[in-house]
Amino acid sequence: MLPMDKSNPKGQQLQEKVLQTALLLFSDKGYFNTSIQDIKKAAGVSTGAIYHHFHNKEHLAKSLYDNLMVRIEREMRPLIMTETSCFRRCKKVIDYLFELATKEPKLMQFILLAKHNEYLPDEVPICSSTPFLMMRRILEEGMDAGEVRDLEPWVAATAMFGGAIRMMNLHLDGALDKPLLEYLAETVDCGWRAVKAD
Amino acid sequence: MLPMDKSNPKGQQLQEKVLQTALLLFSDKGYFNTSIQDIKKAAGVSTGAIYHHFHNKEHLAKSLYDNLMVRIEREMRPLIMTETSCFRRCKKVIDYLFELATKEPKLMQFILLAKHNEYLPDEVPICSSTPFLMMRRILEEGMDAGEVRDLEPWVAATAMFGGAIRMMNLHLDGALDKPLLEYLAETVDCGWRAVKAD
DNA sequence: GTCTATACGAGGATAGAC
DNA sequence: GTCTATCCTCGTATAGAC
Repeated sequence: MLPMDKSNPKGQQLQEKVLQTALLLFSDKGYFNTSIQDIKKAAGVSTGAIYHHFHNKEHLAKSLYDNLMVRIEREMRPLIMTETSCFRRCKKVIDYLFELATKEPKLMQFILLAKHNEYLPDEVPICSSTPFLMMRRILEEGMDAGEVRDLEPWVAATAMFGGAIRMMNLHLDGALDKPLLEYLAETVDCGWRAVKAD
Repeated sequence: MLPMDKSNPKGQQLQEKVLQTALLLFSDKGYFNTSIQDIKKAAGVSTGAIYHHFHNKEHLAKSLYDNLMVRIEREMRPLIMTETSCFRRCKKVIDYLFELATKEPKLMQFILLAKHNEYLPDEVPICSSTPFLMMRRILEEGMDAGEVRDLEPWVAATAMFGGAIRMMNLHLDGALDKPLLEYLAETVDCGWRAVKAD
């Protein structure tokens, strides 16, 4: 669940280390192929410490997931707020996602490719998480402003961002031969053509 | 692996039953949350029979995966062959996928949402599987024919089909309040606008 | 708070009868 | 080919010392 004692610097450092390691291993091998033993060894801490801070494996995963989602949300929000046009908001978001997928592929892999509901039963599906709802919201506001043609909100959102998301999948699967960022401009352009008012 | 004795009708029937059950349970609970016990009980067969036909759990999953991919490929190919224009090919494919996701959601869930490489280590990533390569091929031919503007092939493919794929994800996650097929026309239109030559 | 040692159960896989 | 019974490993989680 949540870190227990934020005032203890040593404990917090240990938690940080465990979370980092967990992200690495979960992304590489998957949740179920990663044992507490693995995390313990890779992080250089003891079983007891892990269970003390995270209660059990599921809570550890949830803690990691929540941390990452909160971070992405916190970083995405100002990008959107500082722009006024729908197009520029969309562009900013895809810029951000591509950069994140490039600089922290493990993080993006965990977020995008993980079937969280397999081990986090009461987690909302990823598509209903705040970042995805924010994307939909951007498009709805674009429709209100007349920048985007009249579409079902979900269709508009997936048309604008679906290509970008799949490009990140391809990147993470190693299917692309050039760096992801080289596809950025075309990807944004395609998404926008799909939804822009004519 | 592959079914062992195709000549035995009883054995084939059992295999079919096991595969059906496995698809159901893997889609619902995930591979790792489904034990051989679960499959055995739900399919009404014995442990021995399962291991006799599929060798082990991993091979069972691989057998299932291969079966489904071959089927999709076999059903997609004629749809493409009978059309000549790129647009109509794309439309046919998305029509087909949406219908499949509607009629056989478990199947689509297994194909789209499963992280196959977590339990099928030497399987190619889903994006490199034949159906996905076929989609890319359609767009490349569309470019050659001048129907599609000049784009990176992967960008074109994800722009055309990425929205549709995400709509299926939303559908499978229960995020849509209308039947998937009601979003079909808009989805195809958006994808095409993204890539069509102007 | 952190460690080691250990209990405990689950589930994959096998043996051997029919 | 199919069944039941059983083995055995592995991994989660706990107990209890420091």
